[in-house]
Amino acid sequence: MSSPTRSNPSVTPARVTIRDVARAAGVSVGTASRALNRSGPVSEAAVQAVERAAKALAYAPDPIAQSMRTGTSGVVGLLVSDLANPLYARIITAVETRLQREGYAMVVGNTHNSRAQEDLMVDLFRRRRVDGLILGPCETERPEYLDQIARELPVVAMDRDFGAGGTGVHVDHFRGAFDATRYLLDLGHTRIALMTSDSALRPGRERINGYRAALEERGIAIDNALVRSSRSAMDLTFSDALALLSAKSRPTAFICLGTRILSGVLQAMKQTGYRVPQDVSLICVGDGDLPQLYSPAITAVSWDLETVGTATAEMLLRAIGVVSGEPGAQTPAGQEIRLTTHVVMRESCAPPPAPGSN
Amino acid sequence: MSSPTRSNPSVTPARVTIRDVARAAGVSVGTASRALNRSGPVSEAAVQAVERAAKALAYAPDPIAQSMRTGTSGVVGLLVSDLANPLYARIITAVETRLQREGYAMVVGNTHNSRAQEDLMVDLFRRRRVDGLILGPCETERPEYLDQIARELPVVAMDRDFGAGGTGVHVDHFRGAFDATRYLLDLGHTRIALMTSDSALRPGRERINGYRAALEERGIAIDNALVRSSRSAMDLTFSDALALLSAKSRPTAFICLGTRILSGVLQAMKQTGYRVPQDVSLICVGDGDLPQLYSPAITAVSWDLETVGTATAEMLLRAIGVVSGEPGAQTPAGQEIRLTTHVVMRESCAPPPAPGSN
DNA sequence: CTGAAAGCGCTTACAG
DNA sequence: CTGAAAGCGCTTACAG
Repeated sequence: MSSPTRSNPSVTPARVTIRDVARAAGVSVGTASRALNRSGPVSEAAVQAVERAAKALAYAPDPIAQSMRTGTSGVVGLLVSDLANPLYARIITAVETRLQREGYAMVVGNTHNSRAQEDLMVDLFRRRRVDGLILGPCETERPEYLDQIARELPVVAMDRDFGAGGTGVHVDHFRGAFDATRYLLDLGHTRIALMTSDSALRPGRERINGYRAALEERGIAIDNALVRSSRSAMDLTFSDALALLSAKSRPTAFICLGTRILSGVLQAMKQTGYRVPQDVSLICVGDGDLPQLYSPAITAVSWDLETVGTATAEMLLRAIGVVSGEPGAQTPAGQEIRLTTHVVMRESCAPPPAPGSN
Repeated sequence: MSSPTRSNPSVTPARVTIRDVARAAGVSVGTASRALNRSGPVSEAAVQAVERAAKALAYAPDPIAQSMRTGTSGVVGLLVSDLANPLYARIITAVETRLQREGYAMVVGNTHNSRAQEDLMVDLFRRRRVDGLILGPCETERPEYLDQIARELPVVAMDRDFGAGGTGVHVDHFRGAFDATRYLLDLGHTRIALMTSDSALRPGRERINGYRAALEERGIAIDNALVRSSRSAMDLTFSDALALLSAKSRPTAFICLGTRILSGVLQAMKQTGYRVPQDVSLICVGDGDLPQLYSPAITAVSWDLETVGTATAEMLLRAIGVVSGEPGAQTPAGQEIRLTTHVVMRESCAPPPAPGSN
């Protein structure tokens, strides 16, 4: 009853270890371990005793010690260019939820779209022995880099290219841009501006391809002045949009990547006095509050962020070997999940103004 | 030159350990460790040799092993109710950036506003030996819970109450709501609706208090029907707003917490045909894309999310003992940082319509 | 200043 | 089926 030792300097209650459990159960630590994990042979009696003791002592294994021994960590790393991007934020939430269900923790990092930063973080994560990595687009595609990492630990690419045998989930941005462009073409537009993210990255590149394909399908020549891709902030897209709108042969429609770019374009519209959709039609790629609530509501190319996150997490867990596929399903080393987009029609698109009405 | 052993089953290159470094430098591991960390006495010669060897071998210490020994992990845990909340997302980014500069990793978790979930995650994090915890609001305030955790490891509260000796950063929501309300009062409004989050949590509670104080200052009786607080989704705020707008004595102004609630109110406005700001004035608490870009742009109560994140990270680092305060500054155990808000005036507020004009 | 040794808490061959 | 022991890679008293 009287405290046997007062040497404990911290307030932290002494950790109960597997040694304590073993002692309480009257077995050796080895047996305790085997009983707890049901690894190796143990008698039912031992299992009972150990489990009772563990419960009584509220024993919880030390993940660090387990890592030390097994080389795994129960932690997964996720790297995106911008944690605050609402699209990523929602995907991340879904990833976390799925991982947590499996007892995995998620450590996140921001690459700020810098390759150097990415390298650094990947290295950091690797040293921390993450059991797997989820990598979003960053600075430039380099499938061979992913391949190289993938040789050492499970990696799943998120909207990003990977080499042979790689694993990842891709949103069909080609189709999204294609459909959006075709929709505008069907309304009669021929001068359609496309403002997207860095064309060096998969999402931007695919979108440009989809846009081109739709125009080509109709035999409309592509005016490169109408295609703006950059990875810079809103300011640039604002001035870009302003420049486009002020040109003598202005576009009658815009396809904007994300709410930030949509913001810039809307500002430019405000400034120039053009109205949506009478003067200019607008489509936002990637849905969100702004397109939904704006007046008029903005037509958007949308895809299921929840699914992106869940699928990504699931692929990684499978690659790690925690969950297996559907019973009987094959789980090839490399795998790709392709998610479709759809156009959510709202009020921001209309036929182009009559030629003279400008 | 010929590979001495081909027993290595994995593709992973053999880890270089401190033992390898010690051998290469011709010293013992103990000395190598002391040299690497400059802990304990070492000769300059030893330091040189060890550092050269470490560099040559590209040695990187194993954080897991270090954790094992030291009980620290170099990881910090962060828990919020919703990772996808754009306000949190931006704060989190700032936290991550600051932590990373100090070599700390950040593991994140979603509580979905559930106390049980929070307990579970805190426990999980603690077992993973996080060096510190950042806790956002969750379900209900319970300062004694924070206190209890704080006895075992550094905790900083983010917009959340803590007990005596606790540490945290608080946004001055009282002031924000007070200022917003007073602004509307000055315009002539007397029937002002307040739609905020769960009043059991600090931010909601403080806002309600600020709102009340501003009305009381003017001697205006508080109509509780105008104060709606809930922690549910947009649907409820939509129908709430709809109900309020349809009442015979409808509010002439709304103060909305966050873009989600603003969304709901805007939808209700659309449905009822009321215009902003001619029929109804609107203030959004918490700035973002939607209030900024909406037409008309929505007046917002804003605060610096970057600063919230950076300050929070900094407090935690200080509590952990990684960074010290300004040279010479005292670093008391408990500390609070209070951040002010400001009203960003835009186009969504005007005097209330004349009595007969409804 | 240095080295040999203990030990953090686990898991896993290895004998019995 | 079980226990004793080694060892994951470090750090840190403890002798020398």
